[in-house]
Amino acid sequence: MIVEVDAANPTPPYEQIRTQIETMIATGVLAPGSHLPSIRQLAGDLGLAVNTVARSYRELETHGFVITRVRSGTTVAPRRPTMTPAETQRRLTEAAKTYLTTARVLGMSIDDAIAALRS
Amino acid sequence: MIVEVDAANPTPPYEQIRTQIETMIATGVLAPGSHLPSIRQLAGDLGLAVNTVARSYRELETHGFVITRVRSGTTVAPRRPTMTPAETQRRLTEAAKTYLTTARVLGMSIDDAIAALRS
Amino acid sequence: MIVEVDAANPTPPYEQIRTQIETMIATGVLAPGSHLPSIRQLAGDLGLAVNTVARSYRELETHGFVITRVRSGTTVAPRRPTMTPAETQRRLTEAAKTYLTTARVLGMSIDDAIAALRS
Amino acid sequence: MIVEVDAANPTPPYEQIRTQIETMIATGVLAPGSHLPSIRQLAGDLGLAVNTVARSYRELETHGFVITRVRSGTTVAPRRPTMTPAETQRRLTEAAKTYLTTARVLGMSIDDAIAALRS
DNA sequence: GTGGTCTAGACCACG
DNA sequence: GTGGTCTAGACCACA
Repeated sequence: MIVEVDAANPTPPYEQIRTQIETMIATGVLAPGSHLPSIRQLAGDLGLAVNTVARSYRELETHGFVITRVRSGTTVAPRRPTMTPAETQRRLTEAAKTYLTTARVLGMSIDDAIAALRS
Repeated sequence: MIVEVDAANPTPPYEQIRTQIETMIATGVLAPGSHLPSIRQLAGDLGLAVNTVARSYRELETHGFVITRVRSGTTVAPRRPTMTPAETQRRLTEAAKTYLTTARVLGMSIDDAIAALRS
Repeated sequence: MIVEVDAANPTPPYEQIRTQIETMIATGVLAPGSHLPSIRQLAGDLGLAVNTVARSYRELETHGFVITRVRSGTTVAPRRPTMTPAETQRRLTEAAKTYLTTARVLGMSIDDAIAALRS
Repeated sequence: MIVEVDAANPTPPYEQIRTQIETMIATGVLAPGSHLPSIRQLAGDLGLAVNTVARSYRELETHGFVITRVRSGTTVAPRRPTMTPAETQRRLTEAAKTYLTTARVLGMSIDDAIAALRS
């Protein structure tokens, strides 16, 4: 499993890790039941404090992406937790808004933005 | 001039402002010589402290994007190199990729993602 | 606001704090909108590390009990978040099971357990 | 003999076991001289490591609740002082209070709490 | 060796 | 002064 943390990125490391693993799970790169590296292993690889990685894993667990069993490690949850349709829609709308803002700042129209999505 | 600050975004407000204004200048949306809103005006609009916006403007000046003259306000510096169309496209593509990843994590199709943009 | 942490209790301090504050909010002892002591203040009073209290507050926020605004402190959320009826029921059942186990270990019947509730 | 271990409980398993057995002895549910299940038996039933249960038994012996003799197993020690009815009642009341608080946090009435007990 | 927790102290962004 | 984050290192419970 490949995770990369960019110290120059203003997003805190624990969020970079969380986001990357969430994406790998959502896209199927990490299959349900598969093992994540141990907290200490990943912390060592990335040159981060153990607590930092632990926080990422803890949040992944509270969001239902993984299951942590003390002393047996962390595995990908069998199936994605259900989110209410309203919440899903709210998040999608928020992401769409962020994307549109970027596009507008770049001087692009909404159609340019959509075209970029298709490619 | 439209600037938006997302408090939930881990990027600090002063950087969000700086980045957006830099981009508008680089893409030509803000022409050389045109006036930026006053620090107090923008701070009021965004619900931020004056200091926060002042920091954005100070950094914009340090980087040569704007010129601040006491009593005459802040204007866009003359002849900043414009961003190449290729660079603009690259940034749009990157933003589109980020958006699509989020949509996929939410279990949405590309068509859902496009529909969300239109609303 | 009075919070007490018992170091001899196997429940970790951050959970003791969280539970006590949740209860004060649920019972109305802490009114919506009222301020909680700052993280540093409470940590000092209890003789705990700042991070420990911060974790309690962070969990209170993710559970919807309080609202934290950076640089303006932590306040009690205006209204308790809605929990799905199924989840509420699940938690009640779990607590009932724990209670019944204790009663049984003490050699009491279910009727004794119910009688104790009424007093 | 019924022992239950809740993995979600922050109290470590070996303490949950010890406490439950101590209470059963103190309340007379387990009579002096009666046999406790073997360490391996109980560990198997609870899905725990043998070491975990062994630690509970070791502490029970240190505290004088049981006597362990090689090849004859573990038996309840003779003439442990029984818990007074007042103490038993006090513990039940305490557990009832804890349960009621949880129910109240969930927004349930005392009648809901009692109904949950019956199911 | 695994995750859980705590401490003590530091720097950052911001009002 | 407020919360957010990170580090470095420690001890615990357990398989």
